[in-house]
Amino acid sequence: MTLTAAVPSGERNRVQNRAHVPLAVSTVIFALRPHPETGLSTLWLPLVRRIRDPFEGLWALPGGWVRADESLADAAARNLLETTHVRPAYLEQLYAFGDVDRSPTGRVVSVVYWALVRAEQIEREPEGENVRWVLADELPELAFDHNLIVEYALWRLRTKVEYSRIAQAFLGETFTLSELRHVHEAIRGVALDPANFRRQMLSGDALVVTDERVTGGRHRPPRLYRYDTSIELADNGPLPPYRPEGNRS
Amino acid sequence: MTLTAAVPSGERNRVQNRAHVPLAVSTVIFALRPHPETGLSTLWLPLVRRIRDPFEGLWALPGGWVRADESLADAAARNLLETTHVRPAYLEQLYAFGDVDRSPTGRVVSVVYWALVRAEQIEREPEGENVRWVLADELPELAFDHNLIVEYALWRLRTKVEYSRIAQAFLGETFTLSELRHVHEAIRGVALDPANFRRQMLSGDALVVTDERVTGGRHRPPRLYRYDTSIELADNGPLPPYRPEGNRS
DNA sequence: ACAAAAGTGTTGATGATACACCCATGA
DNA sequence: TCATGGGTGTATCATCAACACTTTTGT
Repeated sequence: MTLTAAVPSGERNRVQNRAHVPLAVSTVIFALRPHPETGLSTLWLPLVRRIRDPFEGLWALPGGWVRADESLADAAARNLLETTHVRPAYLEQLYAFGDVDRSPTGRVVSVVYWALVRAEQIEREPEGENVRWVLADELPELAFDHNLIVEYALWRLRTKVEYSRIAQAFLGETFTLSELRHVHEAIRGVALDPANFRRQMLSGDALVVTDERVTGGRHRPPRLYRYDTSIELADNGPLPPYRPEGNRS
Repeated sequence: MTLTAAVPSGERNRVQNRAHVPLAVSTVIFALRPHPETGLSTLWLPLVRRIRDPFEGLWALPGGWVRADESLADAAARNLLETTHVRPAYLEQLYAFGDVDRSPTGRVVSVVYWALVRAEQIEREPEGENVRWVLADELPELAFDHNLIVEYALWRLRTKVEYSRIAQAFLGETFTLSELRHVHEAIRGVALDPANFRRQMLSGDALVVTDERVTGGRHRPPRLYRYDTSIELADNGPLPPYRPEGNRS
């Protein structure tokens, strides 16, 4: 019996001239925008039209091949930038999809990332012909196994928003507790008690009160809060968090 | 600007003759065995000695290249079988490690799985010269980034044992609540109150009481329990669970 | 004054923890 | 009868959901 250790040497591979499984990266990109009917903040994501077989004409997740000189996360950030022209406020690996028959034209393994971006940063950019933003809960039929992938990404987002601080990624530098609550409500799809939500957020140490208030509403002016940037948005255990272009010591 | 949809066609790839990043699978395999000093149940994992560069002579996680005709999970289960001669009681994807410089001899992306196996099934097999079981918390220096990978796997295991039923994977068909508690204690490294542990387990609907009891101990004979097999060990959201050789709808 | 949202206080349900105590067996 | 773990009962405490109520603004 032969045992091969985890990362076999490049030499051996070349000697055996073994063909490798093609490796792609795709990204599920979430943003909050008003629902076309209700006007309420809702989850949207960008799709890309396929311009060749398989699934020509169908919509699919943005993605592409992994280049030899970029990490997986960098590849995801790159095709996110190419699709939306913004950098992600949050980026996390979702899953590696590797079933043999997930593409009809030959084996492909896709490492999928999911990202949160701020809507204001993209709203001004006109959508290209081949990019379309759609409601995350009302997807058309997508190419490959991308419907399942989006479902899983949505599940992770909704699960994770309850025990991490990723909701921050949808907001700017400072924000009111109402704005933060609306983000949670949009993602989870339920109304939350303002009083209890306030206490939950303030009981942790992630929020920092500022002196500023927002005036102009016809009601008591709310305080502005800021996130403690020394605390990560999510706990990845021993894995270093993704930093757009910094070092990850 | 060019946009490429998530899984590019095989055709295009062949036309451009683009070299793909080598793709490997590694597996962190956990089993419970007595600690050599204290005798208490402890986490162990098997390592494989590297027999060629890079890192020749160092220990590493079991792994190998992904074959064209097997899914990622099947590849993990295969090299797990080759290393330990058993099938996993639990198998889950951990993470895809894809930093450019993680191997000194050329780019390799590793999709890593983690698995739980039952110690009784392997104890009789003699260890090969190139396989060695070590305490999960006292690892030697490993090849590549494998120390980080094991740390992350341990973190996931310890986090997940608290909100899922994966502890079952270490036990047989039936078991006493003591045995189940000892599994939790071994993984989490803390003593648990037997009375409260009992209630926690029985409050869910995952445990099924049997009529049988275990006699022979010099104390009141404990009841045997069984897991409700219609409930998955862990909630993967919309993703289908891994089944050793069954179909996943 | 009134509407609307900000913000505070209070109560009751629920769940976890600590620990006292009884039970059933082997030696 | 004693030691050992199995198993039950219960008081205490922290957490959370529900909701009444006060505060501060714009109109």
